[in-house]
Amino acid sequence: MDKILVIEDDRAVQRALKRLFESEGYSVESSFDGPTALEAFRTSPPAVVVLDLRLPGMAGKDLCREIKQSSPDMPVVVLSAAADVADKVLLLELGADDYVTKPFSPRELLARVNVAIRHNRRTSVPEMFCFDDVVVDFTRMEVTAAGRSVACTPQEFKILRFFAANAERVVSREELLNEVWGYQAYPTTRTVDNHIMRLRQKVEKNPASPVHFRTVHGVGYRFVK
Amino acid sequence: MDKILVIEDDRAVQRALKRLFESEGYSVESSFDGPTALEAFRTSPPAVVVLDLRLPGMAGKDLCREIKQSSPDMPVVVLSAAADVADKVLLLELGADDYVTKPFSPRELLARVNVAIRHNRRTSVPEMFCFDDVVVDFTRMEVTAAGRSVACTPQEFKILRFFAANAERVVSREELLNEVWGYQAYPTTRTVDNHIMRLRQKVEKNPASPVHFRTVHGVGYRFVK
DNA sequence: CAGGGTTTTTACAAAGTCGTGACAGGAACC
DNA sequence: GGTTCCTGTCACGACTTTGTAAAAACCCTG
Repeated sequence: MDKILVIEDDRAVQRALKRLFESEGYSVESSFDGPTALEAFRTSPPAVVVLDLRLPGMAGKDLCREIKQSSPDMPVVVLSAAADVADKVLLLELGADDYVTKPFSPRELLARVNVAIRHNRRTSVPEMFCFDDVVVDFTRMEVTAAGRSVACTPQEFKILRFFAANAERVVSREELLNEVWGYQAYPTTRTVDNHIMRLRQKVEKNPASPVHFRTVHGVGYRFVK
Repeated sequence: MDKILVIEDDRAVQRALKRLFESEGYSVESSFDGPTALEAFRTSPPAVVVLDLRLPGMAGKDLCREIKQSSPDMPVVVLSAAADVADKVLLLELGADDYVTKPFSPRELLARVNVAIRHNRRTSVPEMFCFDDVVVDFTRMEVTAAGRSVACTPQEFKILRFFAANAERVVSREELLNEVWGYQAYPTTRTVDNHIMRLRQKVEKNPASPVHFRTVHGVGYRFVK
């Protein structure tokens, strides 16, 4: 899943944050000072940065500015003592997206990080997708085939969404695993087959000889409208 | 896209706000004092006004009143120091729609501006909401199901209002927490389930197999009329 | 500061979803 | 035609998510 870059000099807090985020399925990269953080930031950009403003030498603020300057779309959530953000100008000027004052509740921090990540991800995805006599409504999470409603699981919706964006093209099982399941989880390729099978049985007129979810022997699958 | 009129005398804050809003796709018009603001406001009305109450010469409050008097439907979001809004009566008097106090998170300001715009766009915020044999009256805070009156709590009304505005769409528990519970409080997702359950028992004909408050396994809930 | 109502937390059972291995049937290749 | 690899399918167990009830915390109001 997504990676969080945590920049925090206090080892105890660092550990606690790592545990917190990992328990939610994020991967965590930790930095204890500015230079290391920038290095880590550049070599493998995270989905979000969690930054303690009180790094030694007042580096926190500069770091935030620097990050925001080099990649303005990177969401930054700031940890700070109440006194540090007394001035409303500060956070705005730093370009931080959100902040949590210490002492903070783990759940609140999590919620804000989640919001920051999801917000950034808003891409223009069409909410409707049709082929043959099948209608997929992503906002309602509803699928109808030949007029009849078909129950689909979240995973199946992800697959449908992926194929909607990659119709006609041949995609390998590995690519599907990467894009639909994510880089973190690596189930076997058999898993992919199973899900394809279920989709076929749900939306193909004749699941035995599929028209839309075609199999490309030795390579993967190809979705055609 | 929508235009935001920012009225703020501090140049640094002004710049930061401009960057913030423009990064979200809004266009920004800046004013540094009352007269200029009114001029700009009249020649090309924005979708929302963001107003710093602490303009020089106590002009902020007058400005707010003036704007609200000439166009009552124009949403106004006020920036202020905590001390200025010690009594919320003042804000009501001014007619401001929402306010953000001093050390505010950029994202929170954004969220409130978004809400202000969206809220205004639903021209007739329906004071009545009906589905099936259920009638929800938001002004009188009364709910009747199948003719019989049903007692609902404030929280339940908030949830009903949210679903009224977001019918048919699948919403995650997290979205519900953000929109209904607000930006600050972060209860667990189990809390959401409990409230949904109570609503089901109050208005669903058969709470065991709900028709209106449907659960979307692995995602959240979906309200359908 | 006591009481009642509301909201949140906790705990556990129930339901749904997903991943996996086994195996059979095909496809490709020689 | 035979061998080998690849794919479709099934059933099962592990795991996650949800429904529900009960208790605890909270918050007004008087």
